[in-house]
Amino acid sequence: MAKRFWLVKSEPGVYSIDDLERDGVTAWSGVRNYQARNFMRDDMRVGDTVLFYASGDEPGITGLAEVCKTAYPDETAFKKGHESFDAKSNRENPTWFNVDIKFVRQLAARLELSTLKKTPGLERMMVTQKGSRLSVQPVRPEEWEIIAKLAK
DNA sequence: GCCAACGTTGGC
DNA sequence: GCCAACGTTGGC
Repeated sequence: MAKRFWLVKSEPGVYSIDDLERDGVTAWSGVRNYQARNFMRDDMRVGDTVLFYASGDEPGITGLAEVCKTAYPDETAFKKGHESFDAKSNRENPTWFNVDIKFVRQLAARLELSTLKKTPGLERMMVTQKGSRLSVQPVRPEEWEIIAKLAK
């Protein structure tokens, strides 16, 4: 399988690229959307590149990460009282999965959503579509090529 | 603060 | 199985 490219969203107040740099590796847990789960569980492989996207007041790509562990059951779903707890998931037949990602680098400057929207070739990116809420998204290789140039 | 988009829930 | 109501996301 050829290397793939992904985009994951996070609100900086919840988990930022600074947090990822500090942690080095983090479990991308707490995703409670089936489509996003399926991408993590079925398609993300070790070594895939991850664009780290910040939603909120200043939306844009803030850094790069890499998948460093393929999907395994999301522990936060089993923790009563945890905000991501899901009574419907259990260890025998888990509903939710997450991968681990590791910090690669921050971008020198945040690659703003407004820039992405204006850049030829990125019109089809999910993140540039109005109303796109998916928190784990595939990125096409040709889109990655464009973004890699912008992210120098 | 507003609102469009979208996913989920629940009544039928 | 349908679909209206509701809650959440997230850009503006």
